[in-house]
Amino acid sequence: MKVYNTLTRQKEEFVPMEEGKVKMYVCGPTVYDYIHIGNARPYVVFDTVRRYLEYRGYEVTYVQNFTDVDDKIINRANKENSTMQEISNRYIQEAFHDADGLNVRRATMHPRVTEEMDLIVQMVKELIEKGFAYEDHGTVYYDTKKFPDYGKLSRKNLDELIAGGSERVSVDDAKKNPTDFVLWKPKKEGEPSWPSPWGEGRPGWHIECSVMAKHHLGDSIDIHAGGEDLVFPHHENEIAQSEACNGCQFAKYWLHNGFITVDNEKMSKSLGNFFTVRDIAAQFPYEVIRFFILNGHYRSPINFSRELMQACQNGLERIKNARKELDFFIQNAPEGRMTDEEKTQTEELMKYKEQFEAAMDDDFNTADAISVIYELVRFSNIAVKAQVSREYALKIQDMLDHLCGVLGVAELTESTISDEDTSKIEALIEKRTEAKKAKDFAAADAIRDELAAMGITIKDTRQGVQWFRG
RNA sequence: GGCGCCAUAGCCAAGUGGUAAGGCAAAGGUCUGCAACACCUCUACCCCCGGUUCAAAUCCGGGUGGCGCCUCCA
Repeated sequence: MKVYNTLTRQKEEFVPMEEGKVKMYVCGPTVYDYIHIGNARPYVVFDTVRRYLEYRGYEVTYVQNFTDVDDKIINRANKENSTMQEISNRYIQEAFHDADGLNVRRATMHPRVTEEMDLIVQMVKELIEKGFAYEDHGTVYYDTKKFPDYGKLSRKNLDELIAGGSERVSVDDAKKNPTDFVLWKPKKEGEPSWPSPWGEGRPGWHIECSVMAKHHLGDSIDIHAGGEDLVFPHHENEIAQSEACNGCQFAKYWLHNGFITVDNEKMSKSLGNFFTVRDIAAQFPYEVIRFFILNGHYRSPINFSRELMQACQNGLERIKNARKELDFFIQNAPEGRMTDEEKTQTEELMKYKEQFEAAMDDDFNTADAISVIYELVRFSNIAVKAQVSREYALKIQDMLDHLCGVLGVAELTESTISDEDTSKIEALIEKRTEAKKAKDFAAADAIRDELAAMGITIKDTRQGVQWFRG
């Protein structure tokens, strides 16, 4: 299994530190608003990475944080005459709502910054003691000159950063070097704060992740992931903090997802061209959003558009139709063993599994993996049409189940239709069948329309009339 | 200015040396009472120019176009 490691800029064979176990940390959102589609990408992508690792037999400990201390949250709270805690609690709940909709499984742990304050203070203290940080009037800075490897992830060096004429590099006279960054900042009037040896204050952004990763996963982790815009400075700074403090490699593999763009421009809060997941979910089912995200390779940019979403919805529908049809076929098929011919064809079925795994083994190539599912879908449709044996159909169903399950797409939901409605629907279908027999097509079509109005789709098959919601 | 990524059909998208997967859309056909679903058929001088090679979408050089990071961001 190969993964692309940003640290080495190469695909590498994946070998976890401890056999059979994977420790994984994914940077989570700052919770001051609904998550947008750009936030949804790492959610879905790394959830899929996790699912595949588990499919491959690894025991995965997956940590994704919530940043619940931040200027943006404070601003929002002030604007709404609320508190930081109230705002972050609200949007954490909303983020879970969206994540659930996107079929993103809960992480093993979802730590919050506010719950880690003691450990944050502790790590800052340690960095000062070890000579990697210094304090000035209640602000603690990380001394980037003290960490020789600074820039190894983003392939930047300090001189270039300084000479590059970046507007923000030198703002603060108290910094020893323009590239130094804040670990702890003093309290401002009216803002939440926590006690520390340097006075009341709150942590800088980067230190949080170093602390939460260490607390929940240990000094060294296998995979650290996030959006590619986090490579610099966030992840670079995390490495500087963690490796200086812990004295060992922080993360073995660094995975970064590409952006979602709109009109070929990065979608971002500052550009104001972003869509929240909630907005999109009002027009397309959540599962289409997930499918859309997995339709390309996770490192490539995806240009978001309504047309593309529609195309994805149609494609997903194709897969789901095949699954429904196969299920219906199996439910109504007589007991039957595989024929000899089918037994030889089982090998062909295994080929899909192998192709799927080869695609996913190659740096989680979900686009390729989905194309294998489409091929399996055609295989299944043909099998149903050919009225294969039940035993054989079950084998196809099992395969489809597994492959779709790894990606978390095209999963069939349990019918929520009551028994009362079910008998009503079946009565109508019976009436329609009678009408068709009597060649009263007008009546038959009227019943079909009536069912459609109830949200029921019907399909005429050789085994009778199949119906389902949606 | 520094660093980096990308360019494959109307659209999306795999493919990193052996002669272009898959999906959406469009078109024709089969099935159907008509539909829907499904199945079959059909759609590519791989951005341009050079080079290496028996062989290049793929490797090298040079263009052109687009994007990202360097500043809060997924």
